[in-house]
Amino acid sequence: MIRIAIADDHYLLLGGLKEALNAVPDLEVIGTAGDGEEFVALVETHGPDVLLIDIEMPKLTGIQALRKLKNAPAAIVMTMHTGDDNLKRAEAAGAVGFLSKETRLPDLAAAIRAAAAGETLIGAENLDEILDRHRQPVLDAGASALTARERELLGLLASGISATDEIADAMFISQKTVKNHLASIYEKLAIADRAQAAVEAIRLGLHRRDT
Amino acid sequence: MIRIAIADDHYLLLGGLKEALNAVPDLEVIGTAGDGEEFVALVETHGPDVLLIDIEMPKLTGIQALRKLKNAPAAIVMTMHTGDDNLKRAEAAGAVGFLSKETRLPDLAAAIRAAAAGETLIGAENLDEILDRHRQPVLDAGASALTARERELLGLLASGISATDEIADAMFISQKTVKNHLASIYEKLAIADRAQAAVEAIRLGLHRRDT
DNA sequence: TGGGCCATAGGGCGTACGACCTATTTGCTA
DNA sequence: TAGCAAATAGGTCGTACGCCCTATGGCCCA
Repeated sequence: MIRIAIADDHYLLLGGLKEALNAVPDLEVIGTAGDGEEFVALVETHGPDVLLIDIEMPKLTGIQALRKLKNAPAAIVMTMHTGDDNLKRAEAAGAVGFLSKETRLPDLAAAIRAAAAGETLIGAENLDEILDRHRQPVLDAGASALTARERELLGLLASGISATDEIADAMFISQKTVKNHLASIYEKLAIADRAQAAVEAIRLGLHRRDT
Repeated sequence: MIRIAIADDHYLLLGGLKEALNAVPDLEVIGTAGDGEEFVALVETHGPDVLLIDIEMPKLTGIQALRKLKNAPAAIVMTMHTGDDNLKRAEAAGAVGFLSKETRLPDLAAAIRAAAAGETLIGAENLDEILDRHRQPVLDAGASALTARERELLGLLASGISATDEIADAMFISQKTVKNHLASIYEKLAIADRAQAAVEAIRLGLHRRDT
């Protein structure tokens, strides 16, 4: 589990980003801050693995906050305006990554994993290769062991299809096979019943929230 | 359920905002767009109830996109830079709300509800009063009818405590009372078993994801 | 060609689950 | 003060659920 701290004075982005990153199985947002001073305190208190920092912030800019942190963990600087001077200043302050806020979530997640693994993204000419390498390398411990059919069944559970006969109809298999798949899921995820399976399914992002 | 369309070229905000708003029980993001043209098509196809529009966008700015829409639903304009001329242009284009991206999620949700209810936020001198009036006025149909103890039980379910005896121990009540509460929950939420209850509990935000 | 994994399916068994009904105590409020 | 809702608890009943075991056909790969 990679522990992340976010600094941004745009609360919509802050709250949303937190939700989105927490929905990624191996990422966890341990705290957020709306200005530089708050952020420095947050990082020193909780010791996250990776920092996500917006440049434009009140009190202390992201760059200043980063400079202020001794032994700072890997930091990724985000900005609205990807000017060249911003990049250079971020690099000088010790950032290992520099992203536009137009970046998409999977790329951000990959960048965070890369940063947590100690890789430097700024100035890397093989950036795509690095990101690809960190693109969901592992899901959860047991989740990666799930077969396609098992994931499909979990998807149904997460969308509220819980009765054996309904699942069987939806998957065009017998009720017996549904139970077999469930038993296999229980073992792999170390859980005991459908309710827990539903919780796990949602946590693993196996639900389709858009139809 | 208020159906929302979002336009923003910053994908981090777009994805995050979508996650955050979908987590609000009475709100549903039915589509997102990264530029003005895409957005116009999205709105005309899906007919959302409320529009969330960023001003700064490629191809068509938010203002231009809004002008282009005939019979546009209630529109809230968001921006990074709350300049006075931006506000006036948004108003002229037919927006009913104008928010900085520093707005916090509960305020945004209230503004969306107000807009969906046909209220105009721009230029309203009693803005706070309007927002307060729409601050979670209703949860879900049945969800607001849930009692404190029922919510507590759902919280346990959402965190993976699903067996009757475990719930009973955690809540310091008999197994019988657990079943009574569950039966009451099933009726109020129109569901049938613990697995569906777990799904609903998570959707209603009754789980504590930060310990 | 054999072994392994997956998807499919069936049977039997014990029990936890959900449905329906009743009942007591507490606390608010009309 | 009477009434009502919430929280607590008990009983019965039928069945869906989870567990264990066996089995077959398809596929891949060593």
